[in-house]
Amino acid sequence: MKHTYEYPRAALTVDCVVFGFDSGQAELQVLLIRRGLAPFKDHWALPGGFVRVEETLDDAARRELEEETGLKDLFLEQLYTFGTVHRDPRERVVSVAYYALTKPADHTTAASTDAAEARWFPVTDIPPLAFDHAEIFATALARLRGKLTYQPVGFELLPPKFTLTQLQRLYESVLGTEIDKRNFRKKVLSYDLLIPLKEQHREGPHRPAQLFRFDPMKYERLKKKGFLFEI
Amino acid sequence: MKHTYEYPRAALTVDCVVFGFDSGQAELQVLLIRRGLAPFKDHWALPGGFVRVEETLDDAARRELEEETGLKDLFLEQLYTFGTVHRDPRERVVSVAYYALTKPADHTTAASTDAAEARWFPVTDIPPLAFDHAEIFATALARLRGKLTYQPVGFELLPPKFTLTQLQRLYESVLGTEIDKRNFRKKVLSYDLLIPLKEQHREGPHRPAQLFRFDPMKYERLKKKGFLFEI
DNA sequence: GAAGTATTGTGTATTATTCACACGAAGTCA
DNA sequence: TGACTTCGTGTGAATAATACACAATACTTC
Repeated sequence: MKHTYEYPRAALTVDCVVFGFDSGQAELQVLLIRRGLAPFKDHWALPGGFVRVEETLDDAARRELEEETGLKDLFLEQLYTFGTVHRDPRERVVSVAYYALTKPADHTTAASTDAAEARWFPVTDIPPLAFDHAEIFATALARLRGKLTYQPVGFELLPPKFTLTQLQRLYESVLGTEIDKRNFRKKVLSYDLLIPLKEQHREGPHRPAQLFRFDPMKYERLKKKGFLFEI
Repeated sequence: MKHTYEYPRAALTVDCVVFGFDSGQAELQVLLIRRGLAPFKDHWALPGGFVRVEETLDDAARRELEEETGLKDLFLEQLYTFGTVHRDPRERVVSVAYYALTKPADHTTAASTDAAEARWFPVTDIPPLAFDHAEIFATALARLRGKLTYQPVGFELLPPKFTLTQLQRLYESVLGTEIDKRNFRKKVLSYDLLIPLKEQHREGPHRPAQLFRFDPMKYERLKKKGFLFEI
């Protein structure tokens, strides 16, 4: 079936920058897929695709993400809309970019589910990307860095139960800085948003670490009172 | 001429939230136009219109702004893209929203140039808006508030020469708070981005005020060194 | 079971930053 | 010359940020 309009229209797509954090490697990762079709066939690219006319932008982003990578129910936020005229060599394509955060536990499902190859890359070492995806990726990383310091989004990148050291490694990895252990712990605990669990995390020949979980309800309550999370 | 596509496509528009600051009234204003056509005929709305297929999103925003309000060469930044399915009653329309800042000197030109009625409203008292423009406006105001505290964008809202009191009034108006005069002056001057002029601003039966101008070059240099402007 | 090893968990002193606060100076007008 | 209005300035107290070192706990090995 054909669809006809009075004036030419741009095609509308969504692209997603999916960040994952590997507590083992202590390095921030980004999920890329290998393109199966021209243009940029066999190049690495951000997962994404066309927006359907009867779905919202957010819905389109979630749908494409699940179709191409198998990931769902992750933290997703609109990033920026890229609309230079020739960013796609075929025709005018405007892309609404999103960034997403996912927990390590979900990582495994990602690569396996879809036919198209999907792989995690450390953000410090990504291959050349199709279209203007390198620019989108850079924008997303900058946004994540900014956001991490004044919103408690980091927990989206960790498993539900985590140690303070894991949380610190996450911050260090994303921000690219070293943080003093005592000052970091003092600060995050002062917000009273982390609930110590009865469990401990034990691995290796050393003292086990206290496990915590994040309390999102409490954060919502505080947020309404103008509370600001800053690290 | 008709244009035909395999799948239905959303129409793409830009909408602009234009902020202006009136040093006289010391209140933040927003520029609205009265719609001449259905839907929402005679309602107030944000200036905006359809994106042409051969222009970037930024270009479209600037073009529409000049066409509908006569304003040009102003600070313009992408805000967010609004893409719920039925935000326009006619068909699927996705709108890339921008916000713009303009100096009082440019205000007068605005209302006059175009045929469609354009008017400034204080942000605290705006009429009902067409489409989802109230939501767009709210998003823009929130963004401006956030931005003002960590980027020197406020100067875009003031004339080239301004007094520290005018600057303070601007911050107070946008942020909706009162600020201590001495602490405010100490802080903004500490960044060394304001150049005192030889001129003074005199009006009324009282001591005249020192005029300053903002040094954007210096800011650019500092920014590269990771400098952060915070108020 | 004692010694070695690796990581967790904790407190204090020093230094910056933020905040609260009041009055003389410089102009106009009557 | 006195009344009025806004401009312009400094200090002390409170709070937040920073730098920094060692004992506690588990596992492994001999």
